[in-house]
Amino acid sequence: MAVRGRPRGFDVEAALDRAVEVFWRQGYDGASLTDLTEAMGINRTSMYAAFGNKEQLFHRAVARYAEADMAYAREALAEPTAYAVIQSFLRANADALTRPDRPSGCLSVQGGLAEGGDSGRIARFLADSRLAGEHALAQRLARAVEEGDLPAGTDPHALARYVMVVSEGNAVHAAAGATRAALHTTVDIALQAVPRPHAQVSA
Amino acid sequence: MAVRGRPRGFDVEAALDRAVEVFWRQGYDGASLTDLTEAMGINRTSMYAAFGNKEQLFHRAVARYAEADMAYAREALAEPTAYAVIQSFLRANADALTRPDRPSGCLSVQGGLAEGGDSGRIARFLADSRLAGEHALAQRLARAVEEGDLPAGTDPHALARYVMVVSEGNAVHAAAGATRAALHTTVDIALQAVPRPHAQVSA
DNA sequence: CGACTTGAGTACCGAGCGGTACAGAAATGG
DNA sequence: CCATTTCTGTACCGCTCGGTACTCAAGTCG
Repeated sequence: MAVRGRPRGFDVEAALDRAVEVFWRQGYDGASLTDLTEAMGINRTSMYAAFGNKEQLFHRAVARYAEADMAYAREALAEPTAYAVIQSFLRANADALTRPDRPSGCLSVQGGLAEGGDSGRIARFLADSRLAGEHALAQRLARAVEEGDLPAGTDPHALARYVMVVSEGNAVHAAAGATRAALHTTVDIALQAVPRPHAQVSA
Repeated sequence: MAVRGRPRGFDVEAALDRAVEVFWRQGYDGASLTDLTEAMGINRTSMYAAFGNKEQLFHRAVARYAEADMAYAREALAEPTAYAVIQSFLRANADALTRPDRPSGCLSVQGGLAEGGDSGRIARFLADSRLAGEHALAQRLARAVEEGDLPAGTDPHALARYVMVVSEGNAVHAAAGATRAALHTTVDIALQAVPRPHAQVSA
């Protein structure tokens, strides 16, 4: 049975982790195959054999990023109250955006915002993956409204979008070199806008 | 006296406006000289004669953008109260990010977030220009604190940063195709976090 | 041991990049 | 008129891009 042919000489997951860092720091367009393969420690051809092409490598890298570097988002959704979910998410996000051992900011934001040479395929892909996170949060908040954990009449989609906006704005700031403390100060203020169950805010 | 030599065959400002759109939509790296000069309706050489090189053209384009497309920001600073300043800024910003006759989003965000082939010079330049706006807002808010227009103890820099974070997050959303209404809904929520003079919020 | 299968390495492809040399065109100054 | 100055247009530069053809190395099968 075993593997036929010459065995692969490198660890795919480890190589992917290196690729994540390069895409994260330099963006999709800014990361050349030479940059990527040098960081991954493998040959150009090996990369094509293992991942297909640059775009597929990027998809794999984003998936890996979502799984490893954004695990905090899934954990936040498990918090008992809507406020705790949002607070946990924004706090962990601020930390993740400023980890000293990782590039500043967020791969799914600085990976590519504008249409590059690919007519926006990369930007659209990243936008969709961010939107998926927003929807997941909105569903969690909708449950909170049902449970009376958020004031009746609260729009869970709007609140989820607001939370993502704060997260993405912080990502832009982090990419520009803002400190972790600065991001948390912003979260302090942003949390003031989150409705609490006992304080009916709407008109 | 008059102009010596052959007169220029195109309007520099008009050409610059076209360049702004291309950079805005495609980002700095994604906008090729061919894309730019075709949109500007001029020859490659004419562009070099008039602007120097691609990077200098970009600087001119950003300056033009700040002057024309971000005029609302300066106008917002003239509002009488801190709350009115912030509200005016965020409302006009949401509109500007979704103008039907212009690219979605904000040039100074999607122009370049990650380091491209230029080791981050473009990203740093844009970050600095965004920071300049943040400082201007912070100064205006500092005045508001002195005037009792914001609660004593309010950190004007932190509040300015929060406002810019919302603005930049909305820019990311707009670039991803969010509607104008969605952006305004986010502003509705974001404004809840802005302290008012009569409502002391801090502990 | 070969026959076969698969990864690794080199060397290269056409295309597009930013930038420029050079010749010609259109104006002013004498 | 011609010399000078400046802009325009073509045609090209060297370089890097993403991607690949081809050869060799390293394994499993029989």
